[in-house]
Amino acid sequence: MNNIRTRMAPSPTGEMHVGSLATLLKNYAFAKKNGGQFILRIEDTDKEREVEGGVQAIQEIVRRYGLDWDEGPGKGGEYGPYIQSERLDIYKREVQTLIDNDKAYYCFCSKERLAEVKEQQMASKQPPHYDRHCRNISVDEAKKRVAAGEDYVIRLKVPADQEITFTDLLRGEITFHSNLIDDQVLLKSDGYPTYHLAVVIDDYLMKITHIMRGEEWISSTPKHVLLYQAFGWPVPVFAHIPVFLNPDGKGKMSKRKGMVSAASFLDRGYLPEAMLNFFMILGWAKKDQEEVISLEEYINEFDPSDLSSNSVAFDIKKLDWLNGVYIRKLSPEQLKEKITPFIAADFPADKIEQVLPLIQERLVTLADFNLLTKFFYGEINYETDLLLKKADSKEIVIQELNETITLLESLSDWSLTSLEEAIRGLQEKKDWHRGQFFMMLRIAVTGEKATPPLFETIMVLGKDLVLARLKTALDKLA
RNA sequence: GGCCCCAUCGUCUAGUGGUUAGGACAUCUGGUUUUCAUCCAGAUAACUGGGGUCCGAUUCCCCAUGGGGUCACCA
Repeated sequence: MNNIRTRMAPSPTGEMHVGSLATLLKNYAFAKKNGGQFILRIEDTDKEREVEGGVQAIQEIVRRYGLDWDEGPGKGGEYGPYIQSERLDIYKREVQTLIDNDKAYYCFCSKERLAEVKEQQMASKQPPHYDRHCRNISVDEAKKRVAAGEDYVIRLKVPADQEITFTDLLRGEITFHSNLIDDQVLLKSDGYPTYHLAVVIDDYLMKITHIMRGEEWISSTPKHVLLYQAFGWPVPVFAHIPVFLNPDGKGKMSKRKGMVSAASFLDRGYLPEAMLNFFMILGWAKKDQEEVISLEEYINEFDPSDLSSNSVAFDIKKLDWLNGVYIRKLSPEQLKEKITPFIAADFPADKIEQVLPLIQERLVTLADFNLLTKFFYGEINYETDLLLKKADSKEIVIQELNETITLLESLSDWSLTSLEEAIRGLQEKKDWHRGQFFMMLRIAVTGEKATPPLFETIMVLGKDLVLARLKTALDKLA
């Protein structure tokens, strides 16, 4: 097999969508599996929608997810430049050969006229279509008008009455009819290429062998095939990857229904490893059905033709589960490093290392840290009634609190074993109801019904804070 | 609406011309546990419908239905 080359070609028009990153992962894995190259190319041909810092942001997010590219911005490579706005002369040169070969033509229609034509077509219930008004203007005349300073675009001369068929790795042959395809604009009036022109030229010149992109590109593919044919270039292999649906399975995953940028998931405390793993198992299954998969295993086994051709719901619950799996796998050092950016600024630094093991298996995302640990410092608040839960009388609770305070005040060794021995001993000696007593203590000490193990928690809180809170509980009952 | 794509538990999937249709997440129930979480055990739950082909279709074909995508001088 010849050298496999894949690419991802995002536009710097905003934050990268999780779907784009999932597609990027597949391109990356397929290239790596075959010892080929994964290329990152920036498609910045829409200068109106481009956002500042966009090119940089793309590179940054790919790296934050732990991935990398072999050729592209910042890396160079044999087939550069890899930023389309730096390749304008290439597109002009190539489009000229199209004009010379009667595959493309100058069009002088104004946007106003185009809008009018469309409006009329809509009114008469015709499908909107460019009416090919300029298709038969001779090249000589066109050149005169260009020289006279008229605005123009270059359009593809789509042949009539042709079946256009291409092969999709997931779906097999797909056929479109050329009569349904517009004479696509190839070169815009500002001199920039459209996506359709640039993508074909670049994929050819960069020797891309496999085009894996979102399913939303299927209906554009016949235009690209036409272009390859017009240039006389071989058509690469296509694999159109199903889009992500909203978690409820309805509609393409969109900003309206939540955060969809690849960065936002990391910012909300999902681990890159968990995200990548999640992308792997959406629409694909490992041969042995295992769902916790390392990048290395994925690269070994992934093949685009095994991809499901269904659109898939972005199941946050499953992502949450995977994230928990990856968090639990972390060593204490790794956890501390990864969670530090999420820890509230006023959290007592000296307690972090003691607290982490208490909450590690309780974290769904790294950002849960503050919610799970807020009672380790600062004020706690709870309903007094909670102290009386399951208790026979208020007096018993008061007695329990008093005796616990006395016990802890005299406790010289504030270690886990000492605390457990003492408190458990007291409960057994007095024959207090276990569940009631420990829950009451938990509420008094943390203000929460669900916490890490009680003795560990008491130990980490420290003697002063624990005694103060027990006394506060007593006051609340008085 | 035109064109294109898709169709197995709620979700993501495995799978076969004859299977008790398997797994994971979610849900529910038990067990462990002073709570929660983890962990362990178990349960509920699917081949969209109708026609064919065939001795036999979830599997192959057609149609319907449903879902999705796309119809720019945006990518």
